[in-house]
Amino acid sequence: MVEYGKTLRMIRKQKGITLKQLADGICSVSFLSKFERGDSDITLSLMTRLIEKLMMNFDEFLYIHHDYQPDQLEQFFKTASTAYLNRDVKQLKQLKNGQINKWKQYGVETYHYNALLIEVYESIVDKDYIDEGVQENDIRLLSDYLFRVEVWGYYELTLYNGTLLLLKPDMVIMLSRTAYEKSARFREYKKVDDEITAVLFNTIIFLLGSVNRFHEEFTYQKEISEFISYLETIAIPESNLTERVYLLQLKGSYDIRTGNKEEGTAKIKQTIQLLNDLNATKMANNIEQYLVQIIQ
Amino acid sequence: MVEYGKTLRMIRKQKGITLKQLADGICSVSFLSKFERGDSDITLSLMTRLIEKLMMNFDEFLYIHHDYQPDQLEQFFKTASTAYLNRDVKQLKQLKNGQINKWKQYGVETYHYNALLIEVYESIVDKDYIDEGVQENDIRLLSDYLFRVEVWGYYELTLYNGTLLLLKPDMVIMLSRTAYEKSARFREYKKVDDEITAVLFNTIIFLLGSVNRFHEEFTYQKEISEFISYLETIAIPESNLTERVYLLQLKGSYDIRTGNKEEGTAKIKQTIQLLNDLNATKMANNIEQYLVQIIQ
DNA sequence: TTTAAAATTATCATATAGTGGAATGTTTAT
DNA sequence: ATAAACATTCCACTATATGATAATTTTAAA
Repeated sequence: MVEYGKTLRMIRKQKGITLKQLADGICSVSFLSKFERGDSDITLSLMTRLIEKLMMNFDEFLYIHHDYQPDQLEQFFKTASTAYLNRDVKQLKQLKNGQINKWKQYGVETYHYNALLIEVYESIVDKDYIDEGVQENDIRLLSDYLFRVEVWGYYELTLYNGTLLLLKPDMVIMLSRTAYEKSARFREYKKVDDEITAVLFNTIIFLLGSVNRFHEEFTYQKEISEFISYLETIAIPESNLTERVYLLQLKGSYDIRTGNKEEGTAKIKQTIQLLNDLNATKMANNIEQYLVQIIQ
Repeated sequence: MVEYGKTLRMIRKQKGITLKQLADGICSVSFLSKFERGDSDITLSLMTRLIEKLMMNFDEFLYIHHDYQPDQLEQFFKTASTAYLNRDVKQLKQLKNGQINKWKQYGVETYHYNALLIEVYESIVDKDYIDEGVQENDIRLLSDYLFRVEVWGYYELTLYNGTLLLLKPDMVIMLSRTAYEKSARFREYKKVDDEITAVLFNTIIFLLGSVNRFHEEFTYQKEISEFISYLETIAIPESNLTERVYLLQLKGSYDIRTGNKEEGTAKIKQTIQLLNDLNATKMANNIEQYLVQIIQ
């Protein structure tokens, strides 16, 4: 049993509410007291109503309870991507083993997918990584799962964002479309919506760098326009300028990629100008380097 | 009892996990089945672990459970501010009465504060509003509460953002400082951090429009710089361009307000240019109108 | 300090959350 | 079509969440 009651008591006291006032209409005073002291667990239904009456929500409550740390899932993705960015191979291996152990213990496949995500990171970062191709088989398992799920939530989107790099372009096109469609109901939920946007951006960037196997030349124009149109029409409200700046940059890259070098360069230079105007110098420099690279 | 179990079952099935796999290490299979069918409530501790194993968090789970609607608190603030923006006096009155009834029923003061928030909206929107000054007394109650609370969370910040307009400038300065300091631990929590940023912006805008009672002239330069510095140094990472654009605009207004008309106008014009470059025409137009107004 | 009122805790009774295992239903393979 | 393997439900039982009431502690006023 976890002693959530103590956190509840702290919050209640802060707001100057008595046991009686809080319990009224929800549960008995004596029980609330017992729960707050850590002498009893509590039913989900009761807890929901108590939290509502305290003008809170579960997320914030648990965030405080865990000493101002995000929930476990978010922390997992965060730790993994931090280790990746720091090229911390040891940490990555450790994380992976943790997930694999859980997978073996419970047989729950999602732990397997998590391990796979980390393996992708590993294969990029680790020089000594023995390239068994990040198991074709595993990748099929993962994409099968993503195709099967009917609603994509935070987990699926974030997982996909992390593993997309390892897939074949045609697979990415299909999956990203699926992701976009099957996460529609979350469009009002900021945390998930941000992941949807990220999927679209990652897809476009990935396709810009891909070459069609059969034609040996750049032929994803149609698809890239498709995903750009998703971004333009739905995912980016006027108030989300950061995404709009990125989009401008991507459009520029697209122009260059499709032979329209002049116009593309102009767009990217405009992006850099915008960022410098807002003192976002790091971002501006990154894009400048990118421009030099892509022009060759 | 609320039948959360049915939602859980749906999610579990989606992920292709069996009762046994999910229950393993957490609770018995038979109980999980019972819970999922809606035949039993569940303990908070168990539910937490089940949700974690499903790679979810409470917020997202409840969002789905409530048919893809946000939690009650968020919905309250949203409904209120929508009614305000639509100048829907009837809706506002209705909302207010709901909160007042709860206040009377339980004696919990937070309901009272909520009612007060709506009254502020009402007093602005409603032509027939009888100005009893939105009770001095009530306002004191509210600010007393805000001073008293040791940690400002989503509720306090959002409440303050809505009522700030009715306070005296000196009060706003003190409270905004308090808000900034006492919400420090939430800086990594996006939803709350967004509210912190909003408080700082609202404070600056409010002070730009205020005149010191004693000097009968504009004398909040020092304070405005203080809040701008909060925004610059901590609250706005490079990637948050929208806030940076707003900030540029505010700095322009500040320049104009302090007599530096030329430089200020230049900054605001730059803001408008940036927004137009990104096709954010509505925002650009709004600021243009604002510029015309302020220059007089 | 004294005292009354309010807020919290302790005690015990009972409703219900949660377990183990047998029975039933469902899928898969031969 | 049938058995075998697996997933879920049913039932009897135990542990514990929750309520009613009394006892204690805290707060506030005189």
